[in-house]
Amino acid sequence: MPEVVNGGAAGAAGASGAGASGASSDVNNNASSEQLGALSYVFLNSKGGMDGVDMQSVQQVVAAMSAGSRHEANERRKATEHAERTRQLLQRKSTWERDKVAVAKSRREVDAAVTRLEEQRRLSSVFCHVDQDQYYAACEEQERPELSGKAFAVGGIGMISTANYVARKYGVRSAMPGFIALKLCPHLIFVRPDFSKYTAKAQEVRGVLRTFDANLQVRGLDEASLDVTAYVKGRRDRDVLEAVAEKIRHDVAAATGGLTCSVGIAPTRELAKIASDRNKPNGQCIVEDFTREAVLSFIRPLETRKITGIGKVTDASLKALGITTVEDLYNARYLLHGILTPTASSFLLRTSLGIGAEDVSADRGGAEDDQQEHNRKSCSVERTFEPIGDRHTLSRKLIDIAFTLSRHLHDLGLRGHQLTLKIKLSNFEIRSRQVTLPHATDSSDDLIPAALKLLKAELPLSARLLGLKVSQWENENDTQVASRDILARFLQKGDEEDEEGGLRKVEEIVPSTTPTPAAAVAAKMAPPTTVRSEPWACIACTLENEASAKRCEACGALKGSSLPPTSTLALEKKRRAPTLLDGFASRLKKRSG
DNA sequence: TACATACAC
DNA sequence: CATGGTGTATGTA
Repeated sequence: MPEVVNGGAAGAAGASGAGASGASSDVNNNASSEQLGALSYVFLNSKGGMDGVDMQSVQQVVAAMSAGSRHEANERRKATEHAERTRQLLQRKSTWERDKVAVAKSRREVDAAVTRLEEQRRLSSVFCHVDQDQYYAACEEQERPELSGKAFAVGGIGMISTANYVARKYGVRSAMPGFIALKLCPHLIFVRPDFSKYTAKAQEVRGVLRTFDANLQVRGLDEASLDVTAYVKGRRDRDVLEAVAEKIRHDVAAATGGLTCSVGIAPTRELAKIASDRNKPNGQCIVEDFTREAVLSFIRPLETRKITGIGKVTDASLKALGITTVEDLYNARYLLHGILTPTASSFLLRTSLGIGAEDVSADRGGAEDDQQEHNRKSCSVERTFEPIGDRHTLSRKLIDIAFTLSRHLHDLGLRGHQLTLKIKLSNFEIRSRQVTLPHATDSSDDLIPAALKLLKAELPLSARLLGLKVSQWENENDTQVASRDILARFLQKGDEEDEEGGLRKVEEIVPSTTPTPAAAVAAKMAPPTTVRSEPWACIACTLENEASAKRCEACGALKGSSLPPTSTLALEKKRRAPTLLDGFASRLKKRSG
């Protein structure tokens, strides 16, 4: 999905002069517009389904619970940025409108594009979207019938994954923090998520769905998109399609002991998904006719937020341009072409015509499931915790994450060239820092020092989340730089190589114990045999330890070792030369290239 | 390549 | 007591 409007939140301009004014005590008054500015924006984060809910009062509870929090402050900060970008967007609009040449050009190009797209339009396929109802909650209720009829949510006090329909009546929703949900619904019951349960059930569902389309595309645990053209043998009569939808729902329920799903059928995957939402729960919707006119009358009145790929930010930007519905989107096509990137405007044009994305069927082929790992591009692990400023504690967290990530990579049989560190500061600001490693790896032996180095460069800070991601998989065709060669060349060059400037700067702030390349090699090749009676710094996690300590107090690594001893260490296979050649290897590369 | 943002689920 | 984790795509520099 393109980033449609390059930011921008029209309705979220309340951040400017708001401050922490205390208008919230008066129960009879709505929250001030300032208050709602940033917060209503948070709340629009749902695609709908709040039918019988008193949004106003829900919103007030959310506002009250959030007031003064760091999270809210961050939301306000983001809202300010959105407002600025919206301003720029409107500026571009007025510039474009006054440029008659540009307008004429836009007309020509868009008209041509529409003609081309209409030629591409295919109405002969039958797509079916299957969406499990309140999926996690439904799985739990199945095992705990006593939950039936009660308001409950899968998740915890921190975050709710799924609220059942009873809880939703109180305004409780997924992605809502549990403590706010509890305020909305004091008798709310929390159920701990059990993903293995949901995964197992999802497999059963997919087993059923494969009988309708062996090449189904899965989207998460609770959704799938099917091409049922072959199954219906090309027939598109209303009654045939209704019957197929019913059979799918029936078969899924039968195979899962009663889990319900909602089904949509349409000439494109995108429309089928939207249709599946229409008669939720346990319902179905067929976009009748499979004609261009029927498609258009189905989508025209839709609010733009219903479109997959248009989220709350984009939606707000579109609103700023006066665009609320898909019909508006079509009417604004020249403008959008004129002021947006080609990717974005073409996505919106296709959408407004009800023409799906080109089907890249070959891409993920028939086996998205765990059996045959599809073409994933990255693998990551991240953890949230109470804000931490202590660098040793942070290092330990990061090391844990690296081990977990290493294990995942190993299980997947993947090794990557790129390591990305993600940090969420205690004020919710997010940073990412990445390095390209000299060779693809899945080993914590490689990941840990590189990750610690990235972290160290950011200190001091206080974080509430750390994460690591590995990407850029090794390519069989790549000429693999033999690590032995790197090592040999490194040893030849010897000590003339120095630390990089950036690293040195950091060292002034935080005394680093990250092994230099030379130190790492030395550690591997000739572990120190003499025990010096001085305090020492752990190579693995940077903690300074007592002279008498044999192992690091923080991470347990042996003195002189960059490898913290963890049970998971047994999983690690050493297959390469020491990793800390990173900076060195890249410098070698630069020199030769 | 590096980083930030938006989005889906 | 107090706002998630995994993965993808896009834009910009």
